[in-house]
Parts: sequence; structure tokens; C-alpha cells
Amino acid sequence: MAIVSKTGIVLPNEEARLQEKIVSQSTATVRELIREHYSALTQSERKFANVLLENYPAAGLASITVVAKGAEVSTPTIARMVQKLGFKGYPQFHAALLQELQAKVSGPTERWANWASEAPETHLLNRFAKSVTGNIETTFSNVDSDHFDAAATLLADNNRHLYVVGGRITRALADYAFTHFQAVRPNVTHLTSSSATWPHYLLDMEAGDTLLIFDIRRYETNLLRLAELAAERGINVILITDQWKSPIAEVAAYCFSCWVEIPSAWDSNIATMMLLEALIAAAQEVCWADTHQRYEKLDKLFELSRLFKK
Amino acid sequence: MAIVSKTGIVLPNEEARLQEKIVSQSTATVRELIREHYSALTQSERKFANVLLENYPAAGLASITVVAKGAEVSTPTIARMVQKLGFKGYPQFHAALLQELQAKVSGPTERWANWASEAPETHLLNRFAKSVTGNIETTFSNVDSDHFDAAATLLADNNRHLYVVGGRITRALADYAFTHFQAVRPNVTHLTSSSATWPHYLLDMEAGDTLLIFDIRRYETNLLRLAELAAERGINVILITDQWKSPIAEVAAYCFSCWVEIPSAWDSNIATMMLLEALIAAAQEVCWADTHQRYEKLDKLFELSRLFKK
DNA sequence: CCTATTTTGAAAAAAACTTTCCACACTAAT
DNA sequence: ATTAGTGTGGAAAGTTTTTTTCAAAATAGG
Repeated sequence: MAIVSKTGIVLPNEEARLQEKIVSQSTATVRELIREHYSALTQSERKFANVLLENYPAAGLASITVVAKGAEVSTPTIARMVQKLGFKGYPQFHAALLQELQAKVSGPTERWANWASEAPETHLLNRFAKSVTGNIETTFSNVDSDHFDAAATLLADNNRHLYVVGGRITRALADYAFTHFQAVRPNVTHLTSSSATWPHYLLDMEAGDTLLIFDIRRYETNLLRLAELAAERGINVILITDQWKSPIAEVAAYCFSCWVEIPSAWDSNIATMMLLEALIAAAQEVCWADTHQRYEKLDKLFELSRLFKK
Repeated sequence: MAIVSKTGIVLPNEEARLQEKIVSQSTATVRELIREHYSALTQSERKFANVLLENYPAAGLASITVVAKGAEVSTPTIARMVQKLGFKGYPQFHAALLQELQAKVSGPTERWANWASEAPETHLLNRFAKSVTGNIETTFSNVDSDHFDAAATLLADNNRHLYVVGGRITRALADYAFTHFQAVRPNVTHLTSSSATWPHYLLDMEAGDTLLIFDIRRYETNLLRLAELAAERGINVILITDQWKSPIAEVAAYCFSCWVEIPSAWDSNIATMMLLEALIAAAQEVCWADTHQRYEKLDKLFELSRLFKK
């Protein structure tokens, strides 16, 4: 179902094929092509070439009409020139420029492309790593830092009771969140996985309290009900969900999407966990003064309990 | 994303968001616009929104026709959506994306990996991301792929009972491992966190069985005892630990070190979790034939249990 | 100075792209 | 079940962009 656009712009599911094309179609940049063919260009063609090189690649990104006006030459001149450079038409030339631009801003994970161990590229370790790092990158690029800060502030606020709950799979994440938030601040409760007990918790929640919910597909009706009831009562719902967004997003004060898809029958929660840890780190930073002492006390207590067991 | 305003509760950030909106007309990136309007988007509009966010801005740079095909929606859907975002038409939307791309290249941070969201490089999100990706990289480059494959084979072997156990913090990881391995294969047991019950489990373990242990600092004496006793009885111990290695490594058949240090008072378990997921993925691949059917059955069962609740 | 050749851009034709309209499908509520 | 309302995509209509055509202008060589 690969879609080949005539303009040569690459669609998501076509990345692999594109890679091939770039390689096979010689790696020359438009800039290099111009230099190469410069002697074969006519006067007004050079006029445009100069404008483009001077303001590269911006001067070539608009439509042929606009570009022609910018260089004070006619449209046919541009059209003839890009053909001289070896492009089939203006759209192809345009796409080439665009691609160069994109390559320039492509993410840092490209660099680690194949770092995982000494294993060959096709080894599961590498395939897995590649796919997960992609998820992490996308997830973090899509976090709104203001929302993040606001959520962290809520989570760090000792005066608001913090409730944590997860679904079938995300229960483990909720548990992890609980353990860590407990170290950061008082008044944290982990809602048990049995939804039968949730009404009891709801009873105790007060307006202004915070409810941290994990809900990734398949979304669970129980969680939605819980979130709705909580939101109605003025509780701030912070939702951590997947890229398709749980319906809870509708009632959530803050919602964070984590990319979870890997080539597998199940979903990866690395990005989810990473966002969670980032939130914990942020919350901890907000109330470091208190946290500091809590950590020390906690350490001592664990030390004691260890002695008991000896 | 609805702020709970019906209840009259003012969220700390609401003022800031309003401020933002006023400015947003001219400044907001397309990404931000999408987030802002996400709740107002219809299903297929979201489909495109997700495709775009996932492959940003590439997925929006082609013509409306091509872009629509790429997201598997119709052209009118895209046209309607960009209008919802506040653009006069698709061309304007297209130009906005292009401008962002250009700005990114000409900007001062052109090179540096400031991929995490739009936040400044010093924002916690970026510092955290940088530190964690470093951990992941180190962890995976230090995995011995032969050990990895061998461990995966053990974990996938239905004939050996699989026991999973974790410490205070890593309990959540053990739980996560348990939930997933349970989906992959039968005969999986999660040793409860209360070490008092462990002798019972030990009693049932047979030579050749597998024990997956998580132990990161501070290493727990209980876990060490358990591992020693198990190893004596011919149980294969697979250890997932931190970069300093738990003493359990001495008796473990396979040991994987995960880098956990972040600039914080606590340790990050992203790399740990990622290694765990990689192991799950590998185990799943080893016994895909069986797993396949298990997944389907599991799905149906969950479907049924959902119906019960209605 | 004149002719042959090349270069150039206005304008028309062709192609591609965008928008609008409308009917059908789907959902939710009566 | 029926109806109102919303969401969706096919296809036509409208718009822009690209290409082609062609004649005028410029250049070069006799």
C-alpha cells in the first residue's frame, strides 16, 4: 500500500524505499548540481542560480511562479533550468530541496542508529532498540512543557492528596509511580486493581486533589467511569495514555500521550515509563527541600528494618 | 483537553494558557495548534493529526491529496481540519509547516539535540532525556547478544517453570514482567514481595526451572539468599541488575547490567525496563507459534470478562 | 548590415491541486 | 424501529501551478 506521490514527497510508510532512492539517485545536493552544470546555464538561468545559492534553500521552496518573480526571470526559464540539472520537472526539484532540509533537522537518534551491542543490525536487540528510541523521541517531542510543568507542580503539592491508578498492564507503572511519589511526598494512595473498591476511595477524595491515571489501549471502562466521577467532583485528573488517546482525555486536566507501538503483538511502555520518571524527577525538583529530608529518613528506616531481619 | 472549570477550580496554569492563546495566533507552531484543538477534532481528523505528529513535519509537506492518502482519510477531511486549526486553507497550513522547518534550520540550536519538545535545552525534560538516552545506549552496547539469546530461550521454554521476583523498587518491574510472560507462556509465577512466603515457592522449584530476579542497589539480602538457595538446587538464575552488579551475579547463570544513574536522588529504571521488554520480545519470538494462539485466546477472555461487567 | 541561432517571456494549454457540494453511513437519542 | 444529527468521502467545480508553444528580442557569425 505504498503511496508514491508524484511530487516525490515521502510518506511515513515509505521511508525505507526513500532511503534506497536517495542512494541510487546519487547523493548530490541541489547546490552541487548547480555548480556542476553552471557552465551550461544561460544568463537568466544563472540569475536564478545565484539567487538560490545566496539564500539556500529558502529561495527555492515556493511555487515556480513565486520563485521566478523572486529571481526576476520568467517561469519557463526556471522550468528549463531544473531540467538541465537533471530533474524531470519543477515539483521534483522542489521535493529534492525539501528533502535536504528535512535531513538537516532529523533527530539525534539517527546517530545511534545501530549502536546496540556487537550484534548484526537485524538482531532483535537492534530492531527493538531502533523502534523504541523512535517512540521515545516522538513522545518527548510532543510533550507540552507548560502542561508538563503544571502537572509536576500538581503532583508535588503536599496539600492535595495524590491518588494513583492503572489498568491491567499499566498497573505495574502505577505501582512504580506510587513507590516513588511516596518517597517524594506524603498523602499518596495507590488504588488497588480491583475496581470494586474504588467507590470507597472516591468517597474520600476532595476537590483539588489529584488523580494520576494510566490508561493505554485497550482502554478500560472502569477507569473511564472513575475519571468521570472524579472530574465531576473537582479532582484534577492527570492522564498518561498512548498515542491514540484514551477517552479519559476528555475529562482530564492534563493529558500526556506516549508512543507505544513496536513491531510486536503487544505495546511497549518504555516511553510511558520514561515520561513517568520525568514527572517524578520534576515533582521531586519542585519540592526538593522537603524531599531531601524525607529521603534521608526513609533511608534510615530501611536500614533499621534490615537490621531487624538479621 | 478539558480543564475542570465547571467546578470552579482554577488550575495553576489556566492564566498562562489564556495568555498563550492570545499570542498563539501568530507564534504557535502547527504542533501546538493541533494539541490545542485536539479535543475538537473528529476521528479521522485525529487520524491525520497522529500521522503528522508522528512524522513531523514531513507528513504534512506534500500536497493535500498525497497527505490525505498517507493518513488514509479523504481530502475534504484534511481541508476541514486545517481550517479548524485556524488556517484559511491548505496552502496556508502548508506554508506554515515549511516556515517552521526553515526556522529550525536557521535557528541557533541548529545542531544540538534539543529534540525534547519545544522547551529550552536546560528544561528538566531535556536534561532528563539526555541522561536517560545515554543510559540506554550504554546498557545496550554492553549486552552480550549470545547471553541475551540464551536467556530468551530459557525464558521461552514452556517446560521450565518460570519464577519472577523483584526488590522494593523493582517489584513493579517484576510485576510487569509477570504480566507479559504470562501472556507469552504458561507456568509463570510471581513471587510476592513478602519474603516470608518464598520458602514455599522454593519447595516447588525443580532443577532446570528458571528464576528471573531484579536486583538494583541497594541490594537486598533476602534476594541474595533466595538466589543462592535456588542456584544450589539447579535452578537457572537470570539476573537483571544495575551497572555495579548485585552480588547475586556470582550465582546467576546470566546477568545483565543496566545503567541507572541520573542526576537525581534516585535511580532511573528506563534502561532496565527496556532490557526487560527486549527479553519479552525475544521470548515471544522464540515461541511465536504458541504465543500467537495464546494471545488470541487471552483477547477473547478479556472480551468476555468485559461483557460480564456490563 | 544581414541572416542563423539562441535565448527569453507572454500567453495558452495542460496538469495538478484545493475547495465545495452532496449523498451516504454511522451514531445517539427518542 | 425511527429520526435527527454528525461525520465522511466521492465527485464536480474552481483555483492555482506547471508546462508547452510561439513569436519577439538578443546575440553571434558571416
